[in-house]
Amino acid sequence: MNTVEQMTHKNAADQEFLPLLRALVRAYQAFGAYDTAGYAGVDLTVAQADVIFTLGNTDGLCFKDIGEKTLITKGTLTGVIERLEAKGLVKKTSSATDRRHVIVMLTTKGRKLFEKEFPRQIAYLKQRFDLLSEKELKEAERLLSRIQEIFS
Amino acid sequence: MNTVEQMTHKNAADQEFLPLLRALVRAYQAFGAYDTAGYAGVDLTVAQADVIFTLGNTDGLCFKDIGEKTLITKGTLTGVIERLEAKGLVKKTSSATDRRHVIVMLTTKGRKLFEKEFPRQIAYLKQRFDLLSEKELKEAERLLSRIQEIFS
DNA sequence: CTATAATAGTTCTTGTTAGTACTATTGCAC
DNA sequence: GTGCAATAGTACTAACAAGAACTATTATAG
Repeated sequence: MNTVEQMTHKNAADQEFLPLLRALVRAYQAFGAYDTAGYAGVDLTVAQADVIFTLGNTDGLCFKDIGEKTLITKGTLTGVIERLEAKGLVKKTSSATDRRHVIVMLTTKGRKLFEKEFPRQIAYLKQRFDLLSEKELKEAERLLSRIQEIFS
Repeated sequence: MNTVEQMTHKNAADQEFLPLLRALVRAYQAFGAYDTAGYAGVDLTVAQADVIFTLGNTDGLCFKDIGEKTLITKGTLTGVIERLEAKGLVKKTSSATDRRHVIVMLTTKGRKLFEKEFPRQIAYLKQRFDLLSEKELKEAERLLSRIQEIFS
């Protein structure tokens, strides 16, 4: 048989790709929960830590660059940076060459936090990623790139 | 050599697993953007559609069950259901047997929306997932389950 | 039967997210 | 060099998200 089947509300849930879709959502969610738990003792959200880690080992970046690296849109970034500024972890200065640019850089306190917490969080994540074989790691990376590609 | 290396803020960014981490985030984000775009003409958010699709083909579910299937936590779910109720797509009734339970079910309008939009969105997603080979689909599903597993 | 624990849902807070409209500044066409 | 398009960031809105405190109801231990 194998005739072309009409999609209806009764058979739509039987599509072959749905288990993959669920696996993607659940994998992302499980990773996110583990990542978030890593910041429990640090008073940082994942987005805030992402910005701190992006600014680490740099001399400051503008909003646009930070947004591109962290995948945080500019409207959101304003608030995230505001809260980091309130915590005394970053400071903002305006660029001398282009006054539209605001340069964000770590304060001394922010740099110390980065130097301590970045390696700690990476080591914390590594504990789990090390459970994957080299082959699984590379193959998962390849297939996730494929998934990104088909949806872009 | 291959000595055990101390993790510092200078070498932490060189970990082998970081490309996989980025691929996971980007794949999820690309899928999410495509999924969201599918609801452009329907006046539904992804979370709202998720609830409608979960209630479709059932006689109503309580908050707890809906939350478990959609992975929406109960505090968030209250608001999502409120907005669906305001749109006239679902109605709430309290259970006769256990008055702690609130049963949520589709209205006629909600059911009609489900019967039209669920197959449409599934077909819309299928367009892209069909770009994966059978082998890629199964292997990606397996590896994402592995990733979920190592973080659970 | 009664005290207490467990469960279901709501409410509230903080923060993220996407998107739109807005201001300021800069670059470019002419 | 003026006018206009492009760019950078802010302000604002609606919605989602996780978690804690709270109310109401039900189950259970003794």
